[in-house]
Amino acid sequence: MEPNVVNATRDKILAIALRLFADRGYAGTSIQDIVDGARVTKPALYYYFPSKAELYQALLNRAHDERFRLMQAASARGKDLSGKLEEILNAHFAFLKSHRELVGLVYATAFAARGEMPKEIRYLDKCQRNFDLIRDLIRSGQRAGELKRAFTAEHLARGIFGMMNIHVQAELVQPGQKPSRKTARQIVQLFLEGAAART
Amino acid sequence: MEPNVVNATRDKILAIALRLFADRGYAGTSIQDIVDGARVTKPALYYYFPSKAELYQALLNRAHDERFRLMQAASARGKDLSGKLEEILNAHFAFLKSHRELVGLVYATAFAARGEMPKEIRYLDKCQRNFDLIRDLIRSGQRAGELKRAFTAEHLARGIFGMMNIHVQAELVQPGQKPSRKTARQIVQLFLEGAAART
DNA sequence: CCATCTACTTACCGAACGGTAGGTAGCAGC
DNA sequence: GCTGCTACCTACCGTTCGGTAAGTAGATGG
Repeated sequence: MEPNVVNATRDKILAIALRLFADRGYAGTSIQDIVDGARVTKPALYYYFPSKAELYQALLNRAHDERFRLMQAASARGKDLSGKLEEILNAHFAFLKSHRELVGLVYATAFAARGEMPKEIRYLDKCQRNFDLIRDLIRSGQRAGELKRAFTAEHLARGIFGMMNIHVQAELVQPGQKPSRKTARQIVQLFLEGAAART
Repeated sequence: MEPNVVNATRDKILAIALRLFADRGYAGTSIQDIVDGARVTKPALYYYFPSKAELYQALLNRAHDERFRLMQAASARGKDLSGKLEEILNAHFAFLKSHRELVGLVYATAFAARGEMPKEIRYLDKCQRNFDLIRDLIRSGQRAGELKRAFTAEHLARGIFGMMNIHVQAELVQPGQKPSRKTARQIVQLFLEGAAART
Protein backbone atom coordinates (compact mmCIF):
# COMPACT_ATOMS: atom_id res chain seq x y z
CA MET A 1 0.00 0.00 0.00
CA GLU A 2 1.35 3.40 -1.04
CA PRO A 3 1.75 5.61 2.00
CA ASN A 4 0.37 8.62 0.19
CA VAL A 5 -2.74 6.97 -1.16
CA VAL A 6 -5.96 7.98 0.44
CA ASN A 7 -7.50 4.99 2.10
CA ALA A 8 -10.93 5.10 3.60
CA THR A 9 -10.48 2.21 6.02
CA ARG A 10 -7.14 3.48 7.26
CA ASP A 11 -8.55 6.97 7.76
CA LYS A 12 -11.57 5.63 9.57
CA ILE A 13 -9.35 3.69 11.93
CA LEU A 14 -7.25 6.80 12.59
CA ALA A 15 -10.31 8.93 13.25
CA ILE A 16 -11.84 6.48 15.69
CA ALA A 17 -8.51 5.86 17.36
CA LEU A 18 -8.00 9.59 17.86
CA ARG A 19 -11.32 9.99 19.56
CA LEU A 20 -10.79 7.00 21.80
CA PHE A 21 -7.16 7.68 22.68
CA ALA A 22 -8.06 11.27 23.52
CA ASP A 23 -10.93 10.15 25.71
CA ARG A 24 -9.44 7.09 27.38
CA GLY A 25 -5.71 7.34 26.95
CA TYR A 26 -3.35 4.85 25.42
CA ALA A 27 -3.76 2.05 27.93
CA GLY A 28 -7.44 2.67 28.44
CA THR A 29 -8.18 2.22 24.75
CA SER A 30 -8.11 -1.35 23.53
CA ILE A 31 -7.64 -2.50 20.00
CA GLN A 32 -11.05 -4.11 20.30
CA ASP A 33 -12.60 -0.72 21.16
CA ILE A 34 -11.04 0.80 18.07
CA VAL A 35 -12.08 -1.92 15.67
CA ASP A 36 -15.59 -1.94 17.11
CA GLY A 37 -15.84 1.79 16.50
CA ALA A 38 -14.35 1.55 13.01
CA ARG A 39 -16.51 -1.47 12.05
CA VAL A 40 -13.54 -3.55 10.97
CA THR A 41 -11.74 -6.51 12.48
CA LYS A 42 -8.45 -6.63 14.33
CA PRO A 43 -6.44 -8.17 11.50
CA ALA A 44 -7.80 -5.41 9.24
CA LEU A 45 -6.36 -2.88 11.65
CA TYR A 46 -3.07 -4.78 11.73
CA TYR A 47 -3.05 -4.74 7.94
CA TYR A 48 -2.58 -0.95 8.11
CA PHE A 49 -0.70 -0.49 11.37
CA PRO A 50 2.00 -2.87 12.62
CA SER A 51 1.07 -2.34 16.24
CA LYS A 52 -0.99 -0.28 18.64
CA ALA A 53 2.06 1.84 19.32
CA GLU A 54 2.51 2.69 15.64
CA LEU A 55 -1.13 3.68 15.41
CA TYR A 56 -0.67 6.03 18.33
CA GLN A 57 2.57 7.38 16.91
CA ALA A 58 0.83 8.17 13.62
CA LEU A 59 -1.67 10.33 15.46
CA LEU A 60 0.98 11.96 17.59
CA ASN A 61 3.02 12.83 14.52
CA ARG A 62 -0.03 14.36 12.92
CA ALA A 63 -0.63 16.49 16.00
CA HIS A 64 2.94 17.73 16.22
CA ASP A 65 3.45 18.32 12.51
CA GLU A 66 0.19 20.18 12.08
CA ARG A 67 0.93 22.34 15.08
CA PHE A 68 4.39 23.18 13.85
CA ARG A 69 3.10 24.04 10.40
CA LEU A 70 0.56 26.42 11.92
CA MET A 71 3.21 28.03 14.08
CA GLN A 72 5.45 28.68 11.08
CA ALA A 73 2.63 30.11 9.02
CA ALA A 74 1.59 32.29 11.95
CA SER A 75 5.09 33.62 12.46
CA ALA A 76 5.30 34.58 8.80
CA ARG A 77 2.09 36.56 9.15
CA GLY A 78 3.37 38.77 11.94
CA LYS A 79 4.86 42.10 10.98
CA ASP A 80 7.06 42.71 13.99
CA LEU A 81 8.12 40.69 17.02
CA SER A 82 5.02 41.52 18.99
CA GLY A 83 2.81 40.64 16.05
CA LYS A 84 4.64 37.40 15.40
CA LEU A 85 4.30 36.32 19.01
CA GLU A 86 0.64 37.17 18.99
CA GLU A 87 0.08 35.23 15.79
CA ILE A 88 1.90 32.19 17.10
CA LEU A 89 -0.03 32.16 20.35
CA ASN A 90 -3.28 32.63 18.53
CA ALA A 91 -2.40 29.78 16.17
CA HIS A 92 -1.99 27.53 19.19
CA PHE A 93 -5.33 28.59 20.54
CA ALA A 94 -7.02 28.08 17.19
CA PHE A 95 -5.47 24.64 16.97
CA LEU A 96 -6.81 23.84 20.41
CA LYS A 97 -10.23 24.94 19.30
CA SER A 98 -10.26 22.96 16.06
CA HIS A 99 -8.26 19.91 17.14
CA ARG A 100 -8.79 19.54 20.83
CA GLU A 101 -8.28 15.80 20.77
CA LEU A 102 -4.91 16.06 19.07
CA VAL A 103 -3.78 18.67 21.57
CA GLY A 104 -4.95 16.49 24.45
CA LEU A 105 -2.95 13.61 23.04
CA VAL A 106 0.18 15.75 22.92
CA TYR A 107 -0.02 16.83 26.55
CA ALA A 108 -1.09 13.46 27.87
CA THR A 109 1.88 11.89 26.15
CA ALA A 110 4.35 14.52 27.29
CA PHE A 111 3.46 14.12 30.94
CA ALA A 112 2.76 10.43 31.00
CA ALA A 113 5.02 8.33 33.16
CA ARG A 114 7.96 7.01 31.24
CA GLY A 115 6.88 3.39 31.37
CA GLU A 116 3.28 4.12 30.51
CA MET A 117 3.84 4.50 26.82
CA PRO A 118 5.57 1.95 24.63
CA LYS A 119 9.28 2.61 24.43
CA GLU A 120 9.16 3.32 20.74
CA ILE A 121 6.89 6.36 20.98
CA ARG A 122 8.77 9.49 19.93
CA TYR A 123 7.76 13.03 20.63
CA LEU A 124 10.50 14.93 22.38
CA ASP A 125 12.24 16.26 19.31
CA LYS A 126 8.97 17.56 17.95
CA CYS A 127 8.11 19.27 21.23
CA GLN A 128 11.54 20.84 21.19
CA ARG A 129 11.04 22.03 17.62
CA ASN A 130 8.05 24.14 18.63
CA PHE A 131 9.91 25.65 21.52
CA ASP A 132 12.94 26.38 19.38
CA LEU A 133 10.87 28.38 16.92
CA ILE A 134 9.80 30.72 19.71
CA ARG A 135 13.26 30.86 21.27
CA ASP A 136 14.82 31.81 17.95
CA LEU A 137 12.29 34.58 17.57
CA ILE A 138 13.14 35.82 21.05
CA ARG A 139 16.81 35.66 20.23
CA SER A 140 16.37 37.80 17.14
CA GLY A 141 14.36 40.24 19.25
CA GLN A 142 17.25 40.49 21.68
CA ARG A 143 19.71 41.04 18.86
CA ALA A 144 17.52 43.79 17.45
CA GLY A 145 17.51 45.42 20.86
CA GLU A 146 13.79 45.00 21.40
CA LEU A 147 14.09 42.51 24.26
CA LYS A 148 16.22 42.62 27.38
CA ARG A 149 19.50 40.83 27.36
CA ALA A 150 19.51 40.51 31.14
CA PHE A 151 17.63 37.24 30.63
CA THR A 152 18.74 34.37 28.44
CA ALA A 153 16.68 33.72 25.32
CA GLU A 154 15.84 30.35 26.84
CA HIS A 155 14.40 31.99 29.94
CA LEU A 156 12.35 34.53 28.00
CA ALA A 157 11.08 31.85 25.64
CA ARG A 158 10.04 29.73 28.59
CA GLY A 159 8.30 32.78 29.98
CA ILE A 160 5.98 33.35 27.08
CA PHE A 161 5.67 29.66 26.25
CA GLY A 162 4.65 28.99 29.84
CA MET A 163 2.06 31.75 29.78
CA MET A 164 0.57 30.33 26.62
CA ASN A 165 0.68 26.79 27.93
CA ILE A 166 -1.20 27.54 31.09
CA HIS A 167 -4.15 28.75 29.06
CA VAL A 168 -4.12 25.66 26.87
CA GLN A 169 -3.69 23.38 29.83
CA ALA A 170 -6.41 25.06 31.85
CA GLU A 171 -8.82 24.61 28.96
CA LEU A 172 -7.85 20.95 28.59
CA VAL A 173 -8.17 20.16 32.28
CA GLN A 174 -11.23 22.25 33.02
CA PRO A 175 -13.05 23.31 29.88
CA GLY A 176 -14.76 26.63 30.17
CA GLN A 177 -12.81 29.58 28.86
CA LYS A 178 -11.42 29.02 25.42
CA PRO A 179 -8.37 31.21 24.88
CA SER A 180 -8.77 33.57 21.92
CA ARG A 181 -6.87 36.19 19.98
CA LYS A 182 -7.63 38.59 22.78
CA THR A 183 -5.96 36.18 25.21
CA ALA A 184 -2.94 36.00 22.92
CA ARG A 185 -2.70 39.78 22.78
CA GLN A 186 -2.91 40.09 26.54
CA ILE A 187 -0.25 37.46 27.07
CA VAL A 188 2.14 39.21 24.69
CA GLN A 189 1.40 42.50 26.38
CA LEU A 190 2.01 41.08 29.83
CA PHE A 191 5.17 39.40 28.60
CA LEU A 192 6.57 42.58 27.10
CA GLU A 193 5.48 45.14 29.65
CA GLY A 194 5.28 43.18 32.90
CA ALA A 195 2.72 43.21 35.66
CA ALA A 196 4.14 45.84 37.94
CA ALA A 197 2.23 49.07 38.11
CA ARG A 198 4.10 52.13 36.92
CA THR A 199 4.75 54.81 39.52
CA MET B 1 -7.09 0.04 61.69
CA GLU B 2 -6.62 3.59 62.99
CA PRO B 3 -5.88 5.96 60.11
CA ASN B 4 -3.27 7.83 62.12
CA VAL B 5 -1.37 4.83 63.34
CA VAL B 6 1.98 4.26 61.76
CA ASN B 7 1.95 0.99 59.94
CA ALA B 8 5.06 -0.44 58.40
CA THR B 9 3.33 -2.63 55.81
CA ARG B 10 0.99 0.12 54.69
CA ASP B 11 3.87 2.57 54.38
CA LYS B 12 5.93 0.08 52.45
CA ILE B 13 3.09 -0.47 50.01
CA LEU B 14 2.69 3.30 49.56
CA ALA B 15 6.40 3.79 48.98
CA ILE B 16 6.63 1.04 46.40
CA ALA B 17 3.42 2.15 44.74
CA LEU B 18 4.70 5.71 44.46
CA ARG B 19 7.84 4.61 42.72
CA LEU B 20 6.02 2.32 40.34
CA PHE B 21 3.14 4.65 39.55
CA ALA B 22 5.61 7.47 38.89
CA ASP B 23 7.66 5.26 36.61
CA ARG B 24 4.95 3.33 34.79
CA GLY B 25 1.75 5.28 35.31
CA TYR B 26 -1.52 4.06 36.74
CA ALA B 27 -2.41 1.54 34.06
CA GLY B 28 1.14 0.42 33.55
CA THR B 29 1.54 -0.53 37.18
CA SER B 30 -0.19 -3.72 38.20
CA ILE B 31 -1.19 -4.70 41.67
CA GLN B 32 1.08 -7.71 41.24
CA ASP B 33 4.04 -5.39 40.55
CA ILE B 34 3.33 -3.49 43.73
CA VAL B 35 2.93 -6.50 45.95
CA ASP B 36 6.06 -8.08 44.48
CA GLY B 37 8.01 -4.92 45.30
CA ALA B 38 6.54 -4.66 48.78
CA ARG B 39 7.03 -8.37 49.53
CA VAL B 40 3.41 -8.89 50.52
CA THR B 41 0.44 -10.57 48.91
CA LYS B 42 -2.50 -9.07 47.10
CA PRO B 43 -5.01 -9.66 49.89
CA ALA B 44 -2.57 -7.95 52.25
CA LEU B 45 -2.62 -4.92 50.01
CA TYR B 46 -6.40 -5.06 49.86
CA TYR B 47 -6.46 -5.21 53.62
CA TYR B 48 -5.11 -1.65 53.66
CA PHE B 49 -6.52 -0.18 50.49
CA PRO B 50 -10.00 -0.96 49.17
CA SER B 51 -8.88 -0.72 45.56
CA LYS B 52 -6.07 0.25 43.24
CA ALA B 53 -7.78 3.59 42.74
CA GLU B 54 -7.84 4.35 46.45
CA LEU B 55 -4.15 3.53 46.69
CA TYR B 56 -3.44 5.98 43.90
CA GLN B 57 -5.71 8.60 45.44
CA ALA B 58 -3.85 8.31 48.75
CA LEU B 59 -0.60 9.18 46.97
CA LEU B 60 -2.19 11.97 44.98
CA ASN B 61 -3.65 13.50 48.13
CA ARG B 62 -0.26 13.36 49.76
CA ALA B 63 1.30 15.16 46.80
CA HIS B 64 -1.31 17.90 46.67
CA ASP B 65 -1.54 18.45 50.42
CA GLU B 66 2.19 18.62 50.91
CA ARG B 67 2.57 21.03 48.04
CA PHE B 68 -0.16 23.28 49.37
CA ARG B 69 1.34 23.27 52.83
CA LEU B 70 4.71 24.30 51.42
CA MET B 71 3.11 27.06 49.39
CA GLN B 72 1.38 28.48 52.43
CA ALA B 73 4.51 28.36 54.56
CA ALA B 74 6.47 29.99 51.73
CA SER B 75 3.98 32.79 51.33
CA ALA B 76 4.17 33.52 55.05
CA ARG B 77 7.94 33.86 54.74
CA GLY B 78 7.84 36.54 52.08
CA LYS B 79 8.04 40.15 53.25
CA ASP B 80 6.39 41.83 50.31
CA LEU B 81 4.56 40.71 47.19
CA SER B 82 7.72 40.12 45.24
CA GLY B 83 9.23 38.17 48.11
CA LYS B 84 6.13 36.09 48.57
CA LEU B 85 5.97 35.18 44.93
CA GLU B 86 9.61 34.24 44.94
CA GLU B 87 9.20 32.10 48.04
CA ILE B 88 6.20 30.30 46.58
CA LEU B 89 7.96 29.57 43.32
CA ASN B 90 11.03 28.39 45.12
CA ALA B 91 8.91 26.14 47.33
CA HIS B 92 7.59 24.49 44.20
CA PHE B 93 11.04 23.96 42.85
CA ALA B 94 12.27 22.56 46.14
CA PHE B 95 9.32 20.20 46.22
CA LEU B 96 10.19 19.07 42.70
CA LYS B 97 13.72 18.42 43.84
CA SER B 98 12.81 16.48 46.95
CA HIS B 99 9.66 14.73 45.75
CA ARG B 100 10.00 14.38 42.04
CA GLU B 101 7.85 11.28 41.87
CA LEU B 102 4.94 12.96 43.64
CA VAL B 103 5.15 15.92 41.30
CA GLY B 104 5.24 13.61 38.30
CA LEU B 105 2.12 11.91 39.57
CA VAL B 106 0.32 15.23 39.84
CA TYR B 107 1.05 16.28 36.28
CA ALA B 108 0.45 12.87 34.75
CA THR B 109 -2.93 12.76 36.45
CA ALA B 110 -3.91 16.29 35.49
CA PHE B 111 -3.24 15.73 31.80
CA ALA B 112 -4.32 12.16 31.53
CA ALA B 113 -7.24 11.44 29.28
CA ARG B 114 -10.49 11.54 31.14
CA GLY B 115 -11.21 7.84 30.82
CA GLU B 116 -7.70 6.77 31.68
CA MET B 117 -8.07 7.17 35.39
CA PRO B 118 -10.80 5.60 37.46
CA LYS B 119 -13.79 7.88 37.76
CA GLU B 120 -13.40 8.24 41.49
CA ILE B 121 -9.98 9.89 41.36
CA ARG B 122 -10.23 13.49 42.61
CA TYR B 123 -7.67 16.19 42.07
CA LEU B 124 -9.23 19.22 40.46
CA ASP B 125 -10.22 21.03 43.64
CA LYS B 126 -6.71 20.60 45.03
CA CYS B 127 -5.13 21.93 41.83
CA GLN B 128 -7.49 24.86 42.00
CA ARG B 129 -6.54 25.50 45.63
CA ASN B 130 -2.90 26.07 44.69
CA PHE B 131 -3.84 28.42 41.91
CA ASP B 132 -6.25 30.33 44.13
CA LEU B 133 -3.51 31.03 46.66
CA ILE B 134 -1.47 32.77 44.00
CA ARG B 135 -4.44 34.55 42.50
CA ASP B 136 -5.45 35.94 45.88
CA LEU B 137 -1.93 37.21 46.37
CA ILE B 138 -2.08 38.90 42.99
CA ARG B 139 -5.42 40.40 43.83
CA SER B 140 -4.10 41.92 47.03
CA GLY B 141 -1.16 43.27 45.02
CA GLN B 142 -3.59 44.93 42.65
CA ARG B 143 -5.56 46.41 45.50
CA ALA B 144 -2.39 47.77 47.05
CA GLY B 145 -1.58 49.43 43.75
CA GLU B 146 1.54 47.37 43.13
CA LEU B 147 0.18 45.45 40.14
CA LYS B 148 -1.63 46.69 37.06
CA ARG B 149 -5.36 46.57 37.02
CA ALA B 150 -5.49 46.51 33.23
CA PHE B 151 -5.30 42.73 33.54
CA THR B 152 -7.61 40.58 35.60
CA ALA B 153 -6.14 38.88 38.65
CA GLU B 154 -6.91 35.58 36.94
CA HIS B 155 -4.83 36.54 33.92
CA LEU B 156 -1.87 37.74 35.97
CA ALA B 157 -2.01 34.65 38.16
CA ARG B 158 -2.00 32.48 35.07
CA GLY B 159 0.96 34.45 33.83
CA ILE B 160 3.24 33.73 36.74
CA PHE B 161 1.81 30.28 37.36
CA GLY B 162 2.46 29.41 33.73
CA MET B 163 6.03 30.67 33.93
CA MET B 164 6.67 28.56 36.97
CA ASN B 165 4.96 25.54 35.47
CA ILE B 166 7.02 25.52 32.32
CA HIS B 167 10.19 25.12 34.36
CA VAL B 168 8.70 22.29 36.39
CA GLN B 169 7.31 20.62 33.31
CA ALA B 170 10.52 20.97 31.36
CA GLU B 171 12.41 19.31 34.19
CA LEU B 172 9.89 16.48 34.36
CA VAL B 173 9.84 15.85 30.63
CA GLN B 174 13.52 16.34 29.94
CA PRO B 175 15.58 16.28 33.11
CA GLY B 176 18.64 18.46 32.99
CA GLN B 177 18.22 21.88 34.50
CA LYS B 178 16.69 21.82 37.91
CA PRO B 179 15.00 25.14 38.63
CA SER B 180 16.38 26.89 41.69
CA ARG B 181 15.87 29.99 43.80
CA LYS B 182 17.66 31.92 41.10
CA THR B 183 15.11 30.68 38.59
CA ALA B 184 12.33 31.78 40.92
CA ARG B 185 13.84 35.23 41.26
CA GLN B 186 14.22 35.61 37.52
CA ILE B 187 10.67 34.54 36.89
CA VAL B 188 9.30 37.05 39.38
CA GLN B 189 11.49 39.72 37.85
CA LEU B 190 10.32 38.93 34.35
CA PHE B 191 6.75 38.80 35.53
CA LEU B 192 6.92 42.21 37.23
CA GLU B 193 9.09 44.11 34.78
CA GLY B 194 8.44 42.46 31.45
CA ALA B 195 10.75 41.45 28.66
CA ALA B 196 10.72 44.56 26.50
CA ALA B 197 13.91 46.56 26.49
CA ARG B 198 13.61 50.07 27.82
CA THR B 199 14.29 52.85 25.34
C1' DC C 1 -8.94 -20.37 -16.47
C1' DC C 2 -5.10 -19.59 -13.29
C1' DA C 3 -2.03 -16.95 -10.50
C1' DT C 4 -1.24 -13.10 -7.82
C1' DC C 5 -2.31 -9.45 -5.01
C1' DT C 6 -5.09 -6.45 -1.97
C1' DA C 7 -8.03 -5.91 1.62
C1' DC C 8 -10.09 -7.83 4.45
C1' DT C 9 -12.36 -12.13 7.50
C1' DT C 10 -13.22 -15.88 11.53
C1' DA C 11 -11.37 -18.04 15.22
C1' DC C 12 -7.96 -18.35 18.29
C1' DC C 13 -3.60 -17.80 21.48
C1' DG C 14 -1.17 -17.19 25.94
C1' DA C 15 -0.53 -13.79 29.20
C1' DA C 16 -2.01 -10.52 32.35
C1' DC C 17 -5.34 -8.03 34.96
C1' DG C 18 -8.00 -6.36 39.47
C1' DG C 19 -10.09 -8.46 42.75
C1' DT C 20 -12.01 -12.47 45.97
C1' DA C 21 -13.05 -16.87 48.77
C1' DG C 22 -11.56 -19.17 52.32
C1' DG C 23 -8.24 -19.65 55.56
C1' DT C 24 -4.63 -19.07 59.50
C1' DA C 25 -1.00 -17.46 62.85
C1' DG C 26 -0.44 -14.72 66.57
C1' DC C 27 -2.01 -11.86 70.14
C1' DA C 28 -4.94 -9.98 73.81
C1' DG C 29 -8.62 -10.27 76.94
C1' DC C 30 -11.68 -12.88 79.76
C1' DG D 1 -8.70 -22.68 77.24
C1' DC D 2 -11.80 -20.02 74.33
C1' DT D 3 -13.13 -16.10 71.59
C1' DG D 4 -12.41 -12.36 68.75
C1' DC D 5 -9.55 -9.53 66.23
C1' DT D 6 -5.61 -8.08 63.33
C1' DA D 7 -2.70 -8.83 59.75
C1' DC D 8 -1.73 -11.32 56.76
C1' DC D 9 -1.74 -15.96 53.49
C1' DT D 10 -2.69 -19.61 49.20
C1' DA D 11 -5.26 -20.43 45.47
C1' DC D 12 -8.38 -18.94 42.46
C1' DC D 13 -11.93 -16.24 39.40
C1' DG D 14 -13.74 -14.34 35.01
C1' DT D 15 -12.47 -11.02 31.91
C1' DT D 16 -9.64 -8.55 28.89
C1' DC D 17 -5.61 -7.72 26.38
C1' DG D 18 -2.42 -7.26 21.95
C1' DG D 19 -1.51 -9.89 18.54
C1' DT D 20 -1.68 -14.14 15.07
C1' DA D 21 -2.83 -18.33 12.04
C1' DA D 22 -5.29 -19.54 8.41
C1' DG D 23 -8.31 -18.29 5.17
C1' DT D 24 -11.18 -15.85 1.35
C1' DA D 25 -13.59 -12.54 -1.84
C1' DG D 26 -12.77 -9.73 -5.45
C1' DA D 27 -10.02 -7.62 -8.95
C1' DT D 28 -6.49 -7.80 -12.41
C1' DG D 29 -3.41 -9.53 -15.85
C1' DG D 30 -1.67 -13.07 -18.77
